[in-house]
Amino acid sequence: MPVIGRGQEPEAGFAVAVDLVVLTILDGSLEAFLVRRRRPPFQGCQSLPGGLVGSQEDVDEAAARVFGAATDLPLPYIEQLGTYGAPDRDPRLRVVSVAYLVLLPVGARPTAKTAAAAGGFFPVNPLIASSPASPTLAFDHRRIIADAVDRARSKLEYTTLAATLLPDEFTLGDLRRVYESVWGVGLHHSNFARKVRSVDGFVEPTGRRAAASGAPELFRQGPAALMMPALMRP
Amino acid sequence: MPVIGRGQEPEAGFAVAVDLVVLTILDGSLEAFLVRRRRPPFQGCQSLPGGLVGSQEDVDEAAARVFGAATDLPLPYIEQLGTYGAPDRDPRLRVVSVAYLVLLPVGARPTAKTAAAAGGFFPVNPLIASSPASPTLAFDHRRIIADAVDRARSKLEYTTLAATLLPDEFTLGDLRRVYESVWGVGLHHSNFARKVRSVDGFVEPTGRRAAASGAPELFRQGPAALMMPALMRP
DNA sequence: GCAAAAGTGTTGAGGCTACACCCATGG
DNA sequence: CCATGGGTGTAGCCTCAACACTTTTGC
Repeated sequence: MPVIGRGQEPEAGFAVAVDLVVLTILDGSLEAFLVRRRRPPFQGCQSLPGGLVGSQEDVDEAAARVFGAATDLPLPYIEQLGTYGAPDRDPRLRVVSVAYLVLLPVGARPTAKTAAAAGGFFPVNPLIASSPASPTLAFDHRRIIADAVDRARSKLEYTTLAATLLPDEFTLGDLRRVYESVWGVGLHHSNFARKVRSVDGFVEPTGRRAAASGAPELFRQGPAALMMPALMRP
Repeated sequence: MPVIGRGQEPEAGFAVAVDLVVLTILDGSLEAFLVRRRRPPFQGCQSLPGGLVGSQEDVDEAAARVFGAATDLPLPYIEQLGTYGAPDRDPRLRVVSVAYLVLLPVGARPTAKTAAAAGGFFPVNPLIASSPASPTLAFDHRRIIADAVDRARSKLEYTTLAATLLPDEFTLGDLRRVYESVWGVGLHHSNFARKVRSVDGFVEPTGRRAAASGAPELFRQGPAALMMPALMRP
């Protein structure tokens, strides 16, 4: 906390913003929600949805508010990712931005509302590819997205977070495809299902099946948050 | 990033601070470095060393600067922990604080310098104990310390960070005592040494020994940063 | 001589990989 | 009928936990 020197009053010259990395899975590809900037700086570039924190607003609550304003969806999962505070990251004024990772269930597309209409989902791999001139992202948002994807990839290993990327009911094949999409690898269907079933509280059976008698079983998310031991990434 | 409305200029009414959770091991106990506040608010309370971010200063660099000012030691390891932004966490003005986790090698005590003289190391367990009126910590620093200890405990599982809590040369017994101190458990000496030796690049032998011919072998930190598979916490 | 700590060996349990195989569905 | 995807069985490998045992240091 501020160690304020003798007689010195703290200066309050910063703006604080939140930026959301909203990830979901579309057709087997991990995608991020981006909006297009309508004014300088970086006019016309894509950027993360974000907004300034109100002067009497909690930073975490500001993130939830921005999500609601941008997507008109219920907030399924959010966690703080990190804070980006290079002095020149916004050419206008000093902005310190707190980034958040949001995971959206598949199929939960934002309907037409204010900011949602101006945005869309884009595959993350071209966005975070280092070399080519991929669609230019505003500010330091390429690094923020890369950090978010790293976080999501490793969190799938030791948490049950993959289920939050699915609707309420899903098959073990759906869950496996989430892992395959996020990690970009193929997994053995049988060993994967065995592992998931063996983790206490990861998924619980609904008793119903996807189609008829012999069709894949439907599960819902269980109460467990952590997997111990973790799922191994190939 | 700031989605600035029509004609609306962003307001810059925040102060941004950095707070450091400096952890080290003293006599087998995990301890945090605290200073005593000399002025209100929370006058006389203990608090994390911290300071305000300069108007042209990178936030991460501010953390390094504050560490140097508080302890006159080289900075061995630092990582961002999280950002704490409740609107009323500082009664004077709106301060958003970015917390950092710093790990200090054992024996690296700050010598007499400015802020170091006003501070000292305190065992973390009483500090983060929920119930009793432990030495009152300023602001939300008890939660920050608890988050830092959680982070340190889990990072020891899958990284080679424990070695940064030791001097340049150490025995596998020293390393095991680091784990035992941070985790608060006992570990099998033989199985632990086997595991550590088997992780490629965790430690590398110096060729020397602690005392004479049959004494414990001395190691230094290796190049690996991650352990895969992880060390299991009992 | 004795306690403490480091190193070595071994055994059994459990998890994971990689298969092969069966079953049901849906074209 | 066959292709697809879900579910089961099993053999081999690796890791870890829990021992016992030896050696050396330092008192």
